[in-house]
Amino acid sequence: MTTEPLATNDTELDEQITDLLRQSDQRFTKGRRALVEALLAGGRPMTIPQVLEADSRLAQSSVYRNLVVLEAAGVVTRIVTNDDFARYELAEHLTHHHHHLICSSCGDVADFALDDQAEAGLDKALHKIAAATGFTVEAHRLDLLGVCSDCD
Amino acid sequence: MTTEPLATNDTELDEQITDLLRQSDQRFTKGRRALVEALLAGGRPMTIPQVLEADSRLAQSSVYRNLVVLEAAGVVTRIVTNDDFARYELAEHLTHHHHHLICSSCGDVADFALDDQAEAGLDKALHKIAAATGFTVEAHRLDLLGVCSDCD
DNA sequence: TCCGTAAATGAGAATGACTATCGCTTTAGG
DNA sequence: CCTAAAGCGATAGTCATTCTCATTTACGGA
Repeated sequence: MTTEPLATNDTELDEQITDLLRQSDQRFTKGRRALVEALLAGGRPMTIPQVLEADSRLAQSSVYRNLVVLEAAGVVTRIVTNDDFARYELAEHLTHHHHHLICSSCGDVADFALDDQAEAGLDKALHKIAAATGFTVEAHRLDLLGVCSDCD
Repeated sequence: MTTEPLATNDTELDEQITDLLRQSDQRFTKGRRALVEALLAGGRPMTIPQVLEADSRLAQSSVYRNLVVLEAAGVVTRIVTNDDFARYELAEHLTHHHHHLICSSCGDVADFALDDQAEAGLDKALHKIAAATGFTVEAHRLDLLGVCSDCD
C-alpha cells in the first residue's frame, strides 16, 4: 500500500477526504486510501466482494469497518438494492449529483444524470413537498428500475 | 402524508388481489388476507415486526413466506431502507403512484405524492434517459431522505 | 530520532434478518 | 365424506454484516 496521493491529478480529492475524515476524528490511512481508490477505479457502485476482488490486499473486516467510517464522514454513500449486497460509491459532493439505474434482475447499479432543466424542475417540486412535511429534507434519490442489457 | 386508498372499495380490492394471486397459482387464504389487512390498516410501509405486532395471530415464518408470494404476484412491494428491516406496502397499481420520505435516522418511511405537472415532467425526462441506455425501464423510484419529526 | 500511547488492523467468532425444512392442518372439488 | 394438494408454523440453517481482541501502525512530544 502506498502513502502517495490518490492519483497524480487528484491531490485535491485526497485533501477533501482527509479533511472530511479529520472532522470525524478519523485518519486517512493506507487501508482507507486503497479502499477509496478501488471505488474510484470501479467508477460505479460496488459491493464488498467486488472491492475485495479489485484489491486483494484488503481484509474483509477492515473494508466493512472502514466503509462505515467513510460513510459516517460523508466520503462514501451506501446504496441498498434488492439483492443481498450493499453497494458503495464516492459521495456526490466529491463527484457530481447523479442517479441510479438499478437492474431488478441482477441488482447491478449504473449511474446516470438528469439534464439541468429536469433536475431543476424536480428540485422545485420537492421543495414544495418538503415545506409541507415534518421532515427535514437532506437529499433526494431517484432510481430507474429495469433490466440491464446483460440480463435482457 | 396519509393517502386514502384509491377509488377502490374493499370488495373490489379483494377481487383484484384474488385475481393477481390466481395468476400465480396461489390462493388468497385467511392468513394472506389478514396480512394484507394489516398492511392496509397500517397505511404506510411496514416491517415484519410491525406486522406481527399489529396482528398477533400471524406466525413469523408464514408472514415472511407470504410476503414473498404476495410480492411475486405483484400485490405488495418490498422497500429497502438503511435500517435492518425490509418494509412492505400494497403495490402501486392497487393504490396509486407515490414516493417515499425516508428517515435516515430511524429508517421509518412515509408516503407522499408529487403534483401531476412535476410527475409528468419527471416522466418525460426519464423517458429520454431510458432511450439512451441499454436498460429496459420498468419503473422509477423517488425518495426524499431526511430526518422525521420524531428523530429531530 | 526515539518512545509512549492511542488508533487501526485483521482473523475469527458472534449476531440477527431472512430462508428452508418438514410434519401437521386446511381446503377444493369430486 | 374422501383424498390430494396447498398452506401453515415451529424450528433449524444460512450468510451478510458486525463485534472482539490481540497485534501492528502511526501521530506527537521530548
